[in-house]
Amino acid sequence: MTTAKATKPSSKQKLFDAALRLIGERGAAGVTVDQIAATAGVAKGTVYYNFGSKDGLVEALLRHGVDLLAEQLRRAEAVPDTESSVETLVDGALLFFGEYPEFAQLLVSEMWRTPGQFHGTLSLLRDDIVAIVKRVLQRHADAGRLCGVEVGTASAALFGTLLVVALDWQTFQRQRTREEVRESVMLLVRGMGRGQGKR
Amino acid sequence: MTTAKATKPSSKQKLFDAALRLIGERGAAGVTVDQIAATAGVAKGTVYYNFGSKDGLVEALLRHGVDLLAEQLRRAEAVPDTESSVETLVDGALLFFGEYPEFAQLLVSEMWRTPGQFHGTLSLLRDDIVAIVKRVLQRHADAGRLCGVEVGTASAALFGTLLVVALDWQTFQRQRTREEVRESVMLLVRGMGRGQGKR
Amino acid sequence: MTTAKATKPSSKQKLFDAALRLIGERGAAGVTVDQIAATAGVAKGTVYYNFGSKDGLVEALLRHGVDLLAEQLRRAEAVPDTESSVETLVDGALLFFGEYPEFAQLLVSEMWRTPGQFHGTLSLLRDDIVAIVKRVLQRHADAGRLCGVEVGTASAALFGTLLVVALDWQTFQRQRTREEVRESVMLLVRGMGRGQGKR
Amino acid sequence: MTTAKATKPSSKQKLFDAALRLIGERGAAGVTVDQIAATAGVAKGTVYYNFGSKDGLVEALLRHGVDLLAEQLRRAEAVPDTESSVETLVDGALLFFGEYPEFAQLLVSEMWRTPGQFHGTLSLLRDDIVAIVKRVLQRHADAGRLCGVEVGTASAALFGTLLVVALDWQTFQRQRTREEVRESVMLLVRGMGRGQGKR
DNA sequence: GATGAATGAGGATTCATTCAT
DNA sequence: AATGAATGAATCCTCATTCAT
Repeated sequence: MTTAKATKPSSKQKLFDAALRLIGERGAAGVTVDQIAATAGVAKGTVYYNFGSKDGLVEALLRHGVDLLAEQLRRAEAVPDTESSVETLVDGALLFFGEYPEFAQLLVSEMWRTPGQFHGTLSLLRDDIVAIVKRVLQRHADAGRLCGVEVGTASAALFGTLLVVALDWQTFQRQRTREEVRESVMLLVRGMGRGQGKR
Repeated sequence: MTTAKATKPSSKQKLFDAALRLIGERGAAGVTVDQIAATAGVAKGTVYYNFGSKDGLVEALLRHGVDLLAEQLRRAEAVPDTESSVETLVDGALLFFGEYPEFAQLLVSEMWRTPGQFHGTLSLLRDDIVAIVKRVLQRHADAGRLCGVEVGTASAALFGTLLVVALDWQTFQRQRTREEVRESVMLLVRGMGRGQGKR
Repeated sequence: MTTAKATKPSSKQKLFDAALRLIGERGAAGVTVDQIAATAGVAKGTVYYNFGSKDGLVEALLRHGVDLLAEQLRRAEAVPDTESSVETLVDGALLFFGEYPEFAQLLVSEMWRTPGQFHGTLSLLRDDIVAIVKRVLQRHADAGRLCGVEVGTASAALFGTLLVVALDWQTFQRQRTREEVRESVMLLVRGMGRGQGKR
Repeated sequence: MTTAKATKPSSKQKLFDAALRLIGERGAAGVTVDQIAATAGVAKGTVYYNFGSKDGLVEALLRHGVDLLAEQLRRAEAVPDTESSVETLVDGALLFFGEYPEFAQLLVSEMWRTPGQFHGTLSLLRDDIVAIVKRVLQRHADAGRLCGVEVGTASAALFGTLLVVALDWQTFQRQRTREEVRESVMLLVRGMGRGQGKR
């Protein structure tokens, strides 16, 4: 979401930054192209020159953001120890959402909108992410640590929970450290692994 | 969200029902007042006569929905057994979100919008809900069942997770029964109560 | 414009008072029937019950106001002395506009609107007033005091000038007394009577 | 109010011309933005692009018109002979109002609306105009030609009278020449200068 | 590669009027 | 004689998009 180097940011990059902030705050439908262009410091026409349309910008933004998130999460797959790998996954997600809270806002407000205009794009992207989570949790399951819950279900739930926990952290409880938040989530994950006695 | 009796529903009630459905599906910004009025079977002016503005309608809707949810959740407070009371709480939330999935969508897409137009209203409403959850979980904590997590934090996390789980249930896994979903969540709750050291 | 006695004012009267104030301040088009009814302390339907329409109310108001003004001005006709009669006329107009400045505002903003909705009514009413002025000025002219100006022209000009002078008095220079203002106008009137040498 | 050269008039200019005509005829509240845009031959959005709102257009129009009027009146200040300078002032006002009778209608219907939306703007503009009139009349007063009237009062009255006389001329007596009308007004001005005792 | 004036379909809002009570 | 909930045509305003420069 930011340029890697200190080179003068391109129009595309400036628009990404501006759009991410504004759309995260007010929702895709609540932001005008004028506002995005003004915040980015470019002319309105530049949006159309670079992205073709407002929706084009939003979709590019979603794709770009999910790419970054996936990249971050994939690091967990490389961790050999099963428990540590889940922890790395959780930590990576929190790291990403902590750096780009607007992206979490964008995701959460579009993710469950049944016929939303970005639903198609989002479904694919969500599947990418959940697949990564699933691969990590599968090892957890193979180690017998996921009794009674189907891996796919658990992965989807974990991703959703990560999203809202990160948002709550950024919105209502900024004073907490990432380590604390990560431990809360791990508590839940470990709960899923407990032998489930009735009551 | 529906009239209690079989009396002819008032304009306000008809508008609530219509707005809840449409706004839940497409988001507040994605629905026009014309559409809401048409769906409710009243004239557009009636929206303004009764709610003053589109935003007024949305705010009234949020308040009304949260009232219903709170009413549902408060029943858990009356349950004497601690474990059962949490179960009643979880079940009540799922019952409510299962009946009004559109409301869950509305909540999730507006709840974490930092300077959003409904953020003020929603913050208050969220506090109401979290307070109820907190009172129930407090008893859990008093019983020594909530080791290592602060009650407020746990309550917020539980509410967020309930929201997301309910949405995932309604959006991607409708075939599951409420009992199954409730058990998954209880697994997490029990996990929070598992005694365990650092890491 | 007010009830003669201390009896409880009728709905009609309350509506007259409210309408006069609001329309004088904001213009006929700038005031809603709701506002008039609310200010009058009656229900909106009462306007339609009593006057048939908003325009009906405005026209009734114009007619009523002009009647009062005409009544006031006609007193000047009864004054025997020519000079005094003009003075009485001027004083009467200022007295009336001083008491009902809103009516002056209403008149001035509708009087010269070529195809205005009240232009028909206003033309007739204006003719009534100008006719009275004319009868008074005619005596002035007969006495040789109006050299070089046609009586009709002078009457129209005098009425218009009275209107704007009264408005300026009420709007920008309330500290002046009616006597002062009257004297300024009389100065002009006497000017019209001066033998007109070139330069 | 019209372009100085034969260059293609800008959107702003076309809107000024159209708005002046329509608003003068029917009042600011009686004209729709659609009508103004259609008359100007531009799209409705162009009004909002250039003036922000309907009120913005009206205010710009008032300012622009008053500028033109002030420019016209200031020429009288340059005339050395006192009597001639007043005559030039009167003639300039009549020339302007004769060319833009709609502007006179706009002024007269908004000028004395106490809390009107344009009252702030108009007060300032009125002061500009009256100040010019005052400077011209001051010389008249210095020459002992303004006995018994305060210059400020006389200036305000003269401006108001000019307005009304011009409107009456344009509305009810178009056959009269500007010279005739100017002479009638000068008669009044000379009247103000006539030495005379009380009553 | 970028601009920004202009557009016009679409959406929020107002308000005079109606009518059942 | 009076009311006020409901209406919908009319209006103001927004904003994604286009295009000439």
